[in-house]
Amino acid sequence: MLARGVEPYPVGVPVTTTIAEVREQYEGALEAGEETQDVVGVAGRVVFQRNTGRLCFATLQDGAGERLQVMLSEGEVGAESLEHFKHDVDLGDHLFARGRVIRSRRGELSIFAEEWQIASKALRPLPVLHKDLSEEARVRQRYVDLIVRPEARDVARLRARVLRAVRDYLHGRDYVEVETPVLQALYGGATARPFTTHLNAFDMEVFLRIAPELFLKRAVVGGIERVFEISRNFRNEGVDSTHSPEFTSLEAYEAYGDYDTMATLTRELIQAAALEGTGSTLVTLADGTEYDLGGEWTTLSLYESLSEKIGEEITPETSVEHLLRLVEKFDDDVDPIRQTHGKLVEELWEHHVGDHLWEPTFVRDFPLDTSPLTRAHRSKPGVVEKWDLYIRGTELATAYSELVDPVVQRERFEAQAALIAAGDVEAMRLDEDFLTAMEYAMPPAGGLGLGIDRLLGAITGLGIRETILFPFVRPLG
RNA sequence: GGGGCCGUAGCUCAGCUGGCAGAGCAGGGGACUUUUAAUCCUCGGGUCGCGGGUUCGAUCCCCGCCGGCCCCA
Repeated sequence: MLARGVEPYPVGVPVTTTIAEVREQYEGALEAGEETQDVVGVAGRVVFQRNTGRLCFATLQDGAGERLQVMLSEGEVGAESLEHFKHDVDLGDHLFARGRVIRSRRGELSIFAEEWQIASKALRPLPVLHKDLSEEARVRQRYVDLIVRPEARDVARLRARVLRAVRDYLHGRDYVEVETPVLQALYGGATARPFTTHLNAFDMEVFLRIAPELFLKRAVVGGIERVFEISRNFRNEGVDSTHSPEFTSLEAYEAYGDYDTMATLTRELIQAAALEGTGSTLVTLADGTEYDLGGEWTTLSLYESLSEKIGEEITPETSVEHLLRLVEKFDDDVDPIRQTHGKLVEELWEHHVGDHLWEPTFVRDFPLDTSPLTRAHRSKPGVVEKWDLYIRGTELATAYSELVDPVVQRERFEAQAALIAAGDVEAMRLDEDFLTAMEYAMPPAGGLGLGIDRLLGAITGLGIRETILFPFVRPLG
């Protein structure tokens, strides 16, 4: 091609019409074998080629996966041009063709080319289009996955629709979207290990955020009373089908709301996102099981549902020793750091109840010691006003009646400091500036955290690595 | 952290009891003016993940490492 002076990567080609527009305009309009005199210029990636001698066929695909056939005949483009086409054009190339819109004798809508040009030459062959790419190849080379697998393109577009639905819903409730620091001098808002980096200008250690919570609450103190952020968070922990080292969350805070307010908001938000994303609240998983996100959702009490399941009364007074014996029935190596009342109760509950909740279910009223940012329950002793939302056996969202009392908040931080001293690397750090903000008085508020990647999974039935366009993979070599 | 399965051509995969490395698609050459994963003839294509060991001989058996997936904690 270069020897003939053909440019393999031209600056542009004279496209007049997209493939989708041609399909839309002529789809129902032409009989098999019927020709128009309408000349269009189209471009797309060559995904199939068929060559019958003096007539060649190429199927072009656009970015959304729409396809259109191009026909090149010796009579129309000339023998020399057709020879060059056969020699130069491979699967995977971007091709431009200008010609009349016709329908072939076999009924395929086509462009009958009078002129063609390579719009961009592919140097690597396309994978087989009729077999699934291996899971590893999909994730490592998502750009190839997107070319060959319609589902990959659909997920990327569905994610965009869901995010827009989330924003639309919150804007409809007068929420303000803000952006808070990713780079933080002190991390907080969740119990997790952070990524650490170094700020050269101040010669200090800084952290990537594990959650935006403490900054969003500062915003509420300042008067942004309905505030949300769609936040990329970083947690330096295990990687599996439900955990990614970086993930996207929605956090939302509503002054004068509580955890009940946030439950209604969460249900409506997820239902709106499902309808906008897939047109239905019914979800079918790969193995055929179904669940419905529509209607009202079940609510459980954490202690009551656990007690019922194991046939024994568990309360906030149940001793650590007794809980440990119950956990050791299925986990024979409990980390000493995890041997607190709250952590053991939560592990028991997840094992016996949470892992089996497929239909959307709110579980309410958690142990106090594992929820240092949540207010104590207004009437039940020993628990906090917090719920977790479970769908498909995993935690999708959590919400609190937020703790706004700066004196109690300081005590909670001090209890966390004791855990740090005992070696708990996930315990929360005391944040003096956050406490100072609270001392200026934060209005009573409900707060919500929701995993966007898991929301995509709950709506589509896919794993987290399918819902993230470019998940982190260990480099080769 | 423990267990299981997997890694062979650009892609998807075969490869028997250890004996010269295989197919389909993709790619090169040829035939064919209405194909739909076109068809037909033909050719090229390999660090069998990496490193050791056993053996006359290892893609195959053993050990270690790297990478992936699944299950368990």
